[in-house]
Amino acid sequence: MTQKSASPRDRYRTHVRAEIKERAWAQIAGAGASALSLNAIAKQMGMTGPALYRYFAGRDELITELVTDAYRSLADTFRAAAADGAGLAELAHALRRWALDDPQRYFLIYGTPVPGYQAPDDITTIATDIMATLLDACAAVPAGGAETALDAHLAHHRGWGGSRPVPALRRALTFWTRLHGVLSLELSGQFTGMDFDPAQLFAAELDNLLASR
Amino acid sequence: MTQKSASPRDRYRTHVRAEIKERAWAQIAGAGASALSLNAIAKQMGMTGPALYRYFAGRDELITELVTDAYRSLADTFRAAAADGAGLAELAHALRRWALDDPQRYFLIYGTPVPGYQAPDDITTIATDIMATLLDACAAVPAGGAETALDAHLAHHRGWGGSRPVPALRRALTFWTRLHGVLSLELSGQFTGMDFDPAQLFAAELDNLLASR
DNA sequence: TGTACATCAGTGAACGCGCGTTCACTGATGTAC
DNA sequence: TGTACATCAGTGAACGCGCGTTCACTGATGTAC
Repeated sequence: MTQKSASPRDRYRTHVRAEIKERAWAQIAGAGASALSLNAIAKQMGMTGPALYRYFAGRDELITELVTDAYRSLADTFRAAAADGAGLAELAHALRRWALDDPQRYFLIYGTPVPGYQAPDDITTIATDIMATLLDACAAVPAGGAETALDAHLAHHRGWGGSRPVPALRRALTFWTRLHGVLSLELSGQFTGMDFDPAQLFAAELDNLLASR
Repeated sequence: MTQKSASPRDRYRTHVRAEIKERAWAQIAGAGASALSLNAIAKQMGMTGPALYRYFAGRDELITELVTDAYRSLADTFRAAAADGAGLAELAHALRRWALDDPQRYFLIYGTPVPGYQAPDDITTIATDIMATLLDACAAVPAGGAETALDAHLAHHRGWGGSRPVPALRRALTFWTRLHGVLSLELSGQFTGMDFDPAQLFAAELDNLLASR
């Protein structure tokens, strides 16, 4: 180790990088990820376009980093919610809060895929982390009820989920798909015009999940 | 009526319009809706860019028409599935087939929204049609079980759904969100790496829906 | 059946735009002696 | 403390690209008499 880092220059660098990302997020929130423009960000910051290449190798690297940050943020949120020894209900509400906090960030992870885009390895790793937190929370609840057809199928296709019991796998999947179903339709405005409260629908789905084994 | 239409020129016109749309769909399937380019389509057809303005007022009109067609296609599919007197199960399978047939078309309707985009009125109308078909199928099944908290909420917020019984509303919503949850995660490749069969998960959710009142 | 005219599909040039990215450079900030 | 040098943030010009869109036009196809 030649240096203890945190020189003034380093701090400045870190700061500018952070500001670039902030503006990038603002742009995404405003017009979606495909509208992200390096030149526009630079202009906002009172710089010229090429200056950003001191901080990111290019547009692709910026986007990849934003996606990674999004995943990491959700993973942290999940871990924090689970760490309190709290259960599935807290996980669900944490997810909802996180999603409503920045819908486009949610869609950056769970939204319409760009055909042909392959996520880098570290993202896959973080995604697995998120799933693991969910799986653990599910495994903490004792299973009950008869074995379902899906259980039988999962028993033979468990390359994921580690050594956790099959009902935990099934419940985690169900948790995920059901909450995503409500959330994504809500965030994309599909309920607009129907005057019920999406939160009530979300709560109903959650209750249903908690009641079933 | 001055004319019986279907002159040779009219037929040619219709044909070219159709080909433009076809190529547009191919482009969307390949790289998402934001990648749609008039010039590229023209080039593929051996024409120059401006020629397309004989057929569409511009890029926006083309996209709007594609979106409208997507909605109409789903509405037709739904209506056809329901017309046979068949129930929710057939509706579900029709939806799944329609979605798998062209994932980007599904996402054009239910995917990540473009912030600030407001759908034209006729689209809203068709969306209501789709919902009506689903609602009718739900209303055809007699309700059972106790009134839920969601029922109570819906009873006070029923600007949509016409005069159908509240449990039908609840079941239609649940049908929609749950199947969308599985479908959208499957289509966006989120299950990749977990080696179970998404069709089994879909079937399990459907069974669950059919079993519950 | 033939001629005069109208319709309209498609061209090619042009406009203006913003994009990502490269490159040689200036000038300020930091480091080493 | 002062001088010589290295680092590196940011500039400005430039490249090449593809985009949507307009406009005046050519030439083929259809219609009317």
